[in-house]
Amino acid sequence: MIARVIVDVPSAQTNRLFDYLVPKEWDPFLQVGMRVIVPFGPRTVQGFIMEITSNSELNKLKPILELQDHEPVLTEELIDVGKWVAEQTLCYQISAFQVMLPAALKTKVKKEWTLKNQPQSLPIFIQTLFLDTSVLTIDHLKGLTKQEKIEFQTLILEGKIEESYQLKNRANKKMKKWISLNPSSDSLEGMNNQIPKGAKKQQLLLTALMERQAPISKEEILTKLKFGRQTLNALLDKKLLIEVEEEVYREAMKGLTIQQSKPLKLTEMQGNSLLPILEAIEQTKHETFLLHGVTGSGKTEIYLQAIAEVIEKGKQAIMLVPEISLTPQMVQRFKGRFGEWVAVLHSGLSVGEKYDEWRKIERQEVKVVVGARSAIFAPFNNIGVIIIDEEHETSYKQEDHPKYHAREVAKYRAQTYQCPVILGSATPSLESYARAKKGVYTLLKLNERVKNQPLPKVEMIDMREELRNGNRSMFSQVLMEEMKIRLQKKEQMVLFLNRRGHSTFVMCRDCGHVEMCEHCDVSLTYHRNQNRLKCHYCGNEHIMPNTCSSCGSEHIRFFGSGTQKVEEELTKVLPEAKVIRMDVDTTSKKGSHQKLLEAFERKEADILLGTQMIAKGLDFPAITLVGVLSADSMLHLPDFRSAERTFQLLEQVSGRAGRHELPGQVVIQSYNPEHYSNELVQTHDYEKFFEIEMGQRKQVGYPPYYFMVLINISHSELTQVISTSEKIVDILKRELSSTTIILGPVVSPLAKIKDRYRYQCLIKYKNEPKLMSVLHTIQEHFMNRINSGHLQVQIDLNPYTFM
DNA sequence: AGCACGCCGACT
DNA sequence: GTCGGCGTGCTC
Repeated sequence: MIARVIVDVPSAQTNRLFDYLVPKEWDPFLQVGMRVIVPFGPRTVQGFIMEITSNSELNKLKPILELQDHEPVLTEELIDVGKWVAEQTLCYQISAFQVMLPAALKTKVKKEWTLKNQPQSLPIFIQTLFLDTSVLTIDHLKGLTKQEKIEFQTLILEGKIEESYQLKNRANKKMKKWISLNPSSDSLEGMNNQIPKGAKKQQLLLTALMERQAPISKEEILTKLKFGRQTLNALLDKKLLIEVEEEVYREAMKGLTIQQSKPLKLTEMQGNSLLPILEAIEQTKHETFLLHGVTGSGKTEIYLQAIAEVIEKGKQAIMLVPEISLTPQMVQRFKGRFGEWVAVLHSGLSVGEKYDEWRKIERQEVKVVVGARSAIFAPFNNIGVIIIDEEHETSYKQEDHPKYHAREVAKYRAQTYQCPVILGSATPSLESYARAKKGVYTLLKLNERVKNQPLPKVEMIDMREELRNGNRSMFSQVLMEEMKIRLQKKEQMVLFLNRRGHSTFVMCRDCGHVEMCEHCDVSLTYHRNQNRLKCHYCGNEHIMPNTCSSCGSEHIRFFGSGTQKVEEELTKVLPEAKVIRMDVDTTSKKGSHQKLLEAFERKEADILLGTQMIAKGLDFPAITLVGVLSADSMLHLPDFRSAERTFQLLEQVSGRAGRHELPGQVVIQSYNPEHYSNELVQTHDYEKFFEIEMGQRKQVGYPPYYFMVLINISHSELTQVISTSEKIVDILKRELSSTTIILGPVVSPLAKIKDRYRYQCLIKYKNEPKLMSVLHTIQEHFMNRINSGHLQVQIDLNPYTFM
């Protein structure tokens, strides 16, 4: 029997199957999708079995060293998905499989060497190596000369040194030990006879267990019943008791208080939206729905009831939410409704916890998985619905390889299972809304909030006007007034700022010089608590200089303001206000996110100040004011989606206010209040925004009117980058059709990162049957480390970042 | 990716 | 004449 294996070596040349001999004794167990350890050249690596055959074209095959699973970790369906992802995103197959599985399943193989005989007869350098250890690792061999390495290899061949390998897993199953009576022993008297007369403790423990008549955990015996370890071991040694190990799951989201919830009565509008979804579930029909519902319109309840129907039918559901809104609040809603049938997957979990949640899914012990992007690969085998909440979120597209979009994977899997996909958002992406209008997706609308609360009133403040009136602070007069009123009335408010840290960059007021990173073409960011300047791209850092590095002037200043600075400012102007700050810096510790929100919920603070992460999913009744400090920070990025993102973000933030009895108000400060994305937030007019923005996209030929591909070329030498970029553009122009637009090559907006120069070119097309094959050719041709291997060509289909 | 092989410059 | 630089090629 021969297994065809894909090995864990991510490179162009190894992106194919390798044949291995299967040791006879494994023949009955071996299945496609299992993990194996195989010899690969001089190394030992992990791999996945892709095919099982009986013959190979090669005649000298190496055998598989180890079989790692009893059951395949990749189902046939997921293997198919993986191949599709690799094909669509131009990544290596192994990378596609790797992203589908929890990190805990990845094994690194370490070689080890031990002595077979007495060391006396061996060369001195070997004896030195074994002086303070009996096991050598690769680190010990680093210092050897070429000649010594050859000698070392010879000794291995001669059998004087033994070579072995050790498998390093990232995490393992957590086991719990259970103690019970040995069923093969007979009566109590018989057993008591085996215990020495004086051993009172052993007697007691045995009697206790007999009375209990059920297994007890080892932990409980030791801590609760307060028996000593030696008492227990004595009984185990006599085989009167037996020990059984059982896999236990680490408790993800421990300490959550779950409140049971029942399905709510739907409004007429909600009912009308749910109906076609239920029909699709009923008919096992693949259909993509776009659920467009204003903030607070009760989309989640629709998801919950659709999932309930799916579970009723004995099927499973995948629910994706953006990482940022995967809050305890969100998880509670699902656990409250579906209890133990919910698994949660998100980046906050440890490797072990993630593995445990994944195992529950793999064993089909749960019916629902709630998770961020990668949860789309949940190993369910009978999916009944896939839901993507906040569909417009760009975090559904993975930025590094494989550059997949969860929405596309969802549609692909849903096709296989013939089940519906629900995309939900208050501000759908233009792509999705356009498709819904064309009838590719089924559009479902929720125009009203559940309890008929009005959408919050939005006031747009022109900050230029404020400046003219002599207000140089970061709070406009209106916002100050409103904040003071809330403080008096003991209502809560949210202040939103789209930046972290203290300030964005450092500039000299005399010569205008901005402190830049010497490896990357970006300005350095000031971090106040360490008084350092950091590069957010390469991590390089310096101590904050006292004088300008260009002209020596002492007049250097920080520009732009981050959450930290706003907080300082707040304590000055509103000293009585209690503020909770939430940004990357204050929430980096595990669970701190939850703690801060709970504190805010308990009304321990008046103001919640934060970045992106507070824009979504928060639902606190007492919030009546939302302030957006600078609405324009995103508007001027070199990205055709900047208007769309601004509108989406402002609309989401506004949605945090007045979700319950108290009416909500929103104050947005802007230097560009007349821009349509700012203006239309005031009336919450998505339709109008869609129309205007579509007009813009049509005019300049951007998605959804065109599809795009971004090719990024980088190299440490500028001349190489330019010549390669030109070659690539030549190929594209020659091979692709005349209606396709090829822009560039041009310098990337980030011209240099980590000492590598970067160029890019952009393909815009409507219909290009040859696209994938041309891109594959380019990938293969230029990734084969021509030009001394320093060349990198990255291809991004449907890109979301252009830096 | 790694690791070995192999062909050229700078040293004992 | 040897050591080691890294360009090239292979891994079932």
